[in-house]
Amino acid sequence: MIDLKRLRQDPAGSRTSLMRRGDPSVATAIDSILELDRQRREFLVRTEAIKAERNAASDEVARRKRAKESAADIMEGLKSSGEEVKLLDIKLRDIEAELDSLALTIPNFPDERTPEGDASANRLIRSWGQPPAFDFVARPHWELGASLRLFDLPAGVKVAGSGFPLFTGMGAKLGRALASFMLDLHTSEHGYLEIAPPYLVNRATLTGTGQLPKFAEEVYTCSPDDLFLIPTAEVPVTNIHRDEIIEAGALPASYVACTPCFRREAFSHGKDTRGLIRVHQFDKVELVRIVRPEDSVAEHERITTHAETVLQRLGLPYRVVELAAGDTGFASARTYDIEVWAAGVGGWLEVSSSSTFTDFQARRANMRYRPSPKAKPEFVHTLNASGVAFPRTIIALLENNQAADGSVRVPDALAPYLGADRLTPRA
RNA sequence: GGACAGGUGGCCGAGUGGUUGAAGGCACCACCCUGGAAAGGUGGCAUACCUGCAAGGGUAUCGAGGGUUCGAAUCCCUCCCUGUCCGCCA
Repeated sequence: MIDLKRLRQDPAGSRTSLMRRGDPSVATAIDSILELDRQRREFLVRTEAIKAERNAASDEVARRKRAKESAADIMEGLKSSGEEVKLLDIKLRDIEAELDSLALTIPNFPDERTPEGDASANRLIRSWGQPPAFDFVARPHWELGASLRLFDLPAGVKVAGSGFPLFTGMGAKLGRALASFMLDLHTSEHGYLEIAPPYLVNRATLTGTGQLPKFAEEVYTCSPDDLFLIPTAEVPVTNIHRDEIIEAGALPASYVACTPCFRREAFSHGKDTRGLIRVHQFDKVELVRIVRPEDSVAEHERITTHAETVLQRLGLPYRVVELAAGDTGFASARTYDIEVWAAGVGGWLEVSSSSTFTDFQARRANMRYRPSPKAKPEFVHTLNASGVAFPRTIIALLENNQAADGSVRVPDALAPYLGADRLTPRA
């Protein structure tokens, strides 16, 4: 949720900032919000004045009753003001409901440093490692995976539908190995607390992180229960502290969780449909940090390096890209995408998105902390980064480490977890 | 799913329809006491919104939403959650 006070105090600046996202509909939404906010205050002042009179008169009734005097005249007069208050309260509640539902659709203010423009203006920050060179034609992962019997995509289609991969044998074990490797790295070396959250969450939780109400088409619903399959562990983990005043000593809080992620990909049909590149269900290790506002810039760099470490340990070449304002997600103020090189498909694949949400999610989820024992509570800042997503990591592992004979070398960091240093096609 | 018992501030916990935003305690903060600390003493200590240059003033909030009433933490209804027991179940 954006800060309505900021919007009210600096409408022009707020508008300019939000317009950098390239969505012109935001401008009219802002105008409506400002008007509703004005109406809200107008009705609030009127209603509260009447309530103050009523409360004073009620106190007088109480005083007289204690003194054993009659209060019938006052009570008679108060009957009608009760009705008036009720009507004004309803009017006020309607205005506030409209205001809130509109405010929930406004994206976060992009950070001033984000590049101007759409995805074509994304900025390369740094890269690590060298894409491998082969003296044979690199095969794509779907061929390698089939010949190595790591997954059976037609079986996944049969039991669920397209985009629901089914892993077999060493392919299934590879998922377990990646989970253990990444969780061990983040818990023992980066200091994260491991969380195993629910995979189904309620409406308030999904609103807190920003998926609802605007992106309802992107999440799977569980009718008739008002529950939703998580699109990322960010959702349940960030909401751990919803409606809390967090102990200042507990900050920064850092959590890591490995969960399946469910995404309808409603607007991406036809894109990257081959193999494991874009699927409806996948596993991902997610890092979440809840920090003091003044720390969030440095924390963003830190969480990004935590994600990068995963790829470095696995020996996978990658690059870090800062997203332009027009490509930055709804709740995010600033995002780095980490893209891994995949030799078979010959491209860079996003395996991690590392974002700072400033106080946007904290406002929605009402997560605050007390800077000092006597100070007023303030909103925390939230950040998250994938650390990292499995399918595209698997793609890179297979495609970059393949040999001419169709076997695949397993990186040293992963071999102990997998119990093998090479995957070999069975005869 | 059924039957009871509950949901009150950061935490615990009291609360007869009317100075109860809410006793008391813990925690926390300031001061006193001390060489320093502990113990003890005194005082302070909810949140949001509106209004005001400010001091301040106002409104709302006792799980959520309705209702009764001049007035609800307190009475009634619905829902949610927690505990205990029963049933079912991996």
